[in-house]
Amino acid sequence: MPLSGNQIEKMKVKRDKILEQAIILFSEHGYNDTTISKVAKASGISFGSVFTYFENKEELFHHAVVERLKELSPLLLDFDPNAEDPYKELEAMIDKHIRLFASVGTYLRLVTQVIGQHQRFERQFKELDRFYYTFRYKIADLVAKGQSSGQLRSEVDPLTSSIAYTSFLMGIRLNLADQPEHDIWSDFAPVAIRLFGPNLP
Amino acid sequence: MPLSGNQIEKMKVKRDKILEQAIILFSEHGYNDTTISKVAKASGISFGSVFTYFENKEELFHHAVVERLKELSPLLLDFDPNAEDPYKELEAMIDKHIRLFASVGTYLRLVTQVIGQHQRFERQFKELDRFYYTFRYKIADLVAKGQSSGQLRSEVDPLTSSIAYTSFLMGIRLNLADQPEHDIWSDFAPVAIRLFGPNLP
Amino acid sequence: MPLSGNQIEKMKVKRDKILEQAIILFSEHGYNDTTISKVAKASGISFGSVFTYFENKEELFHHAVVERLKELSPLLLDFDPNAEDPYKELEAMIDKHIRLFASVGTYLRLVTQVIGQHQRFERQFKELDRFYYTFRYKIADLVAKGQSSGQLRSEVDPLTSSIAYTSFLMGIRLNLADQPEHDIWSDFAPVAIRLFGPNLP
Amino acid sequence: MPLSGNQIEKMKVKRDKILEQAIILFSEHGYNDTTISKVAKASGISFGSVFTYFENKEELFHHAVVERLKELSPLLLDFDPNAEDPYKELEAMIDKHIRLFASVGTYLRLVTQVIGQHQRFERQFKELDRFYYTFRYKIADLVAKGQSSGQLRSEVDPLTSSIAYTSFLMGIRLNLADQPEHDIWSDFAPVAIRLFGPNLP
DNA sequence: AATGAATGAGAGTTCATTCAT
DNA sequence: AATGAATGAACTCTCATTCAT
Repeated sequence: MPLSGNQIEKMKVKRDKILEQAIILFSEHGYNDTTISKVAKASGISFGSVFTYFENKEELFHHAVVERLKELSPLLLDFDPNAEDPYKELEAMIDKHIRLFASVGTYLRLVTQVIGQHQRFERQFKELDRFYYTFRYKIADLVAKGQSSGQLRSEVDPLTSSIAYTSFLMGIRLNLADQPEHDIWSDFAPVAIRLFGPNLP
Repeated sequence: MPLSGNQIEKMKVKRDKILEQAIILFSEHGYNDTTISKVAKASGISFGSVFTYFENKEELFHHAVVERLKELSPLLLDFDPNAEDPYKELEAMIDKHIRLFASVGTYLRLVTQVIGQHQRFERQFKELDRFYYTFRYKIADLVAKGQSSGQLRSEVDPLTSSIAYTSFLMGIRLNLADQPEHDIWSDFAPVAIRLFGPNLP
Repeated sequence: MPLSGNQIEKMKVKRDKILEQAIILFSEHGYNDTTISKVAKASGISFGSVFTYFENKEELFHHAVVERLKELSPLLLDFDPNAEDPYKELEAMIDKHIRLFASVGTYLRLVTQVIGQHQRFERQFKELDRFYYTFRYKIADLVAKGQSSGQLRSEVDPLTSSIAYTSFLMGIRLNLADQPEHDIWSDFAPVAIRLFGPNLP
Repeated sequence: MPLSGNQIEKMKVKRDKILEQAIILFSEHGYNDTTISKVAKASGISFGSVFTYFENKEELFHHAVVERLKELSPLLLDFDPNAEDPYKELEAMIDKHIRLFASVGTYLRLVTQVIGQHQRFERQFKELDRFYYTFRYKIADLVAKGQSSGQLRSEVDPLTSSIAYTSFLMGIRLNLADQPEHDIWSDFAPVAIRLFGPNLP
């Protein structure tokens, strides 16, 4: 007798709940200080049940890192590298990114841990790195377009600009880690655009 | 019987050795996965001896974070906020910072951990934050000078520029965590200066 | 609604399948390393269903030990202690036993476990011991007959001979545990008869 | 500062105590039902200390099996396959073996487990098997000598006799597992000699 | 001061069993 | 009857810390 649709739905909800709590706890206390028992308690289930949904702690961590990435990546990649007006597209992109980074602080602390200890979290790091590859090259494309059109200065390589920009985003996120998610973020949009060397009037 | 000068010297050397290895191990494997035993082995002493020099693991971690900070902070603060030519001073500062950040990658991964989990490492975070307060305001002062002199554009608040710059430095460091310490870093100096909004000819 | 004959038949088949797999797994991996889940998988059913047929793991083990014993005991006791020609009967018996022991290796490893840990498997051990009592005395009777008739030497007590013989059978089985079930076994028939002290011409 | 001789002595005593209790518990309750905690309690030390002496449970079990074997093997091999009077030597050997098997019942139950589950305890089984190889061939040599001298009948291969004999010993040990170690054993010496086919007057 | 044996709290994980579907 | 999600007791093992030598 297979599980009913209702059952499956309930399980999906439970799984999401665990993952959500896992992201919070992993990001706040780190991998080792987040015990399965704490995740279970936070999720309102018995600790044995966590193992029904995730084979082991490693796997839980992996899914916490990777599944959220899958959700976020289309949002981060939501800009057109071949836009008619590259500068305007860049401004819009920065605006979106800053809003997004401001809102997913908890998850990004998790990302920070993975990057900071990439040898230990090799598997997770690879997934992040794969996305990051796509991300930085897509931005670089847009920058190149802006340089060709004369909207951006050309003395810096587009890829270097792109890396600088993404680093800046992560740096801000790290820096404001303890700040509540608020307006401060919007102050940084006009600074971010400077990284790309706009040709000002 | 008081310790001879020679004895004291020997102990200082040993203590430094432990701290040095602790920084490496804590930054590579994180707090929990760095055991006292591993630090002792890396330092060439018995694990029991670590407790002769540091009361407990927490304390060892604390000193690993704080003592190196004490060494680095004068280097990071080595610029004159009242310089005659603020723009030139800024360029020189950026150059120094980038060289420095490129060379202390291991330590900065430790810093990243503390910042990323500031609730957990509250005590260490406070020390870092105290320095960071001084650091960002000193930079902001120099930026304000540059704005007054007309060398820098004024549409962004000096403190915001300062925070953006320091975030950028940390972001680059995180981003290039897996890179050997090399020339890539120097590529970012011309990008960094952009953050301050230079009035270009 | 009572179960149909067909249903009952199906269940019997399923129960036998479980028992068969349980014997294999228990004998190969021991009690603790044989999980209900593994037995279920080997039997092609869900692990929950095992509990439909056997109250708990202990009970499953018990039936695995005892039910096969019930099948085997008439075969082991298939000789006539009052045979006209006791020596010939003994030879025939040994032949049967050796063939049988050669063919039920898996089950006998289970028996070995129960005997080897009789305190732990007290209940199962008692069942085996009850059979063994009958078994050894029946053999002893035949030996006594052979001694009276002068076919066997009399310096050893018939019961001692009987115990020696049954021990020998188990010992061989244990010894050849890793051997495939083959001809080696038949080599031991002429040795076995020696245990009874035949009066050779 | 290295450990003093006294310290080392104390540790050796403690290690032996653990091993002794481990043999008892493993043989009575089996591998899985013998917890490290029980071994520690029986040995009068803290549970953590077991790991000071044995890397893990597997290792403890291994040493329990192997170290005792090392002690026993010279005793079991203490006969001369080239003796002047092979039959007499055989009788003396049987006598020694039977006394020995009677006295090391606990250990032999451990051996039984290893043999009975040789796949699981592969490493231990190999060690036992290596000894057994030497053992059975040395006996076979003595038997061959006895056959040449005409003291033993020749219709059975010496090696087969040897295997039969060693199997018999283990079988008796298994059979009398629940018996206190007493005289019953001596009854089996005259039966054992029969296995070798003595040419009786 | 230096060593490392001793300790036990606490972690991850397994699995028999229950029970709702 | 059949399924498999839920539970938590019990296990192995790690490691910071203490302390006798």
